[in-house]
Amino acid sequence: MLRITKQTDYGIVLLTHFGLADEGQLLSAKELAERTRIPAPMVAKILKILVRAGLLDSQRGAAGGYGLARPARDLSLLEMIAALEGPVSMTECAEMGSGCPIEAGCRPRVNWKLINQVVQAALEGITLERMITPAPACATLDLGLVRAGLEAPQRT
Amino acid sequence: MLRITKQTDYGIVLLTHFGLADEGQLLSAKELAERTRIPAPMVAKILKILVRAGLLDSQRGAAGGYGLARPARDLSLLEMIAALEGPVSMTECAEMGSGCPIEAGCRPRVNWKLINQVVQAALEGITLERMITPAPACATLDLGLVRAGLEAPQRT
DNA sequence: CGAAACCGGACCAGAAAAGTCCTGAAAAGA
DNA sequence: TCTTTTCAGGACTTTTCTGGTCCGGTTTCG
Repeated sequence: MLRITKQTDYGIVLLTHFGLADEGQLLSAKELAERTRIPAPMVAKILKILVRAGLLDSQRGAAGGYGLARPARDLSLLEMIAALEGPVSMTECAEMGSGCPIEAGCRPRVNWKLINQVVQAALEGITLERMITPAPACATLDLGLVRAGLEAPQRT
Repeated sequence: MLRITKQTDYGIVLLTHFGLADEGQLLSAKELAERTRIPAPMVAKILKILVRAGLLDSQRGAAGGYGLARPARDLSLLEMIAALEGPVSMTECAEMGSGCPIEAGCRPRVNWKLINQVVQAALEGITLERMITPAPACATLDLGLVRAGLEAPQRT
């Protein structure tokens, strides 16, 4: 659990196809639906969302289509997810200041903010460009470091 | 978005109350509902889940109630979430080997596994004990380290 | 003009989440 | 022993979200 929605998943797959296409080349919704085998109306819907969020540019008309609004190296996974399903935050109270009816006996709040930051940092650190590289070279990561960053008891 | 469910959120709040109580003290569902202001039937439901998952022990009868099955320092957030909403994985394909109809044009797979590991490491690194400490001292963390762990291009 | 695309929504069915309720079984105490 | 308290286990309802479809309108190219 803690899953991204299918729509978001689709959206990211679509974006990777833009990343793989030649710079500036336009891809149409229909074309993408065929390539990815995602249902066409769904593809159309998602592309519209991505345009509104500013991740894609669109061109209408007979030879129209969609293209990345920014180079793949400047597009983070965090932005993609935020565009497709709203700002990333694991709990309500980590996002909004308050309004939580539980607040009385709620201590975890502070830590949730922290966890959010970790998740966001992780997502922000992965770019579309990286998502499309063959990746065996990138397939390692040092979890020890992640953990260390989290445990840092107190900055001196 | 990317939220934990309300049920999970409640569950964690409940667990923190056990962490704060004296070691070995039993808390009843009713009592917890009053303290946390979470609807009583909900509390009952969640506590049952936590017992089945082995995070809590229960004692029936007049002076019965619930208590932590393990000390707070041995209980990670990852376990709590997993108990309450199933194993943590952000995408389907990151969990199951395959079955994904998109597989044809799907490159991100590898990176998803990676991201999952980061999230899991983050959640695993936070214990119940830590969730209940007043926390100003723990409120900092070095995001640089997290990012570094993620970017580690290649282990030498 | 007409075909090919995008635009903006409305819409629906099915699934999941949130929350309730009821019956039964154990343990403690009078 | 009988009553009370409290957990156990489900069934159930209601609400919300998600995945997916469809349509009328507009822009652009040929």
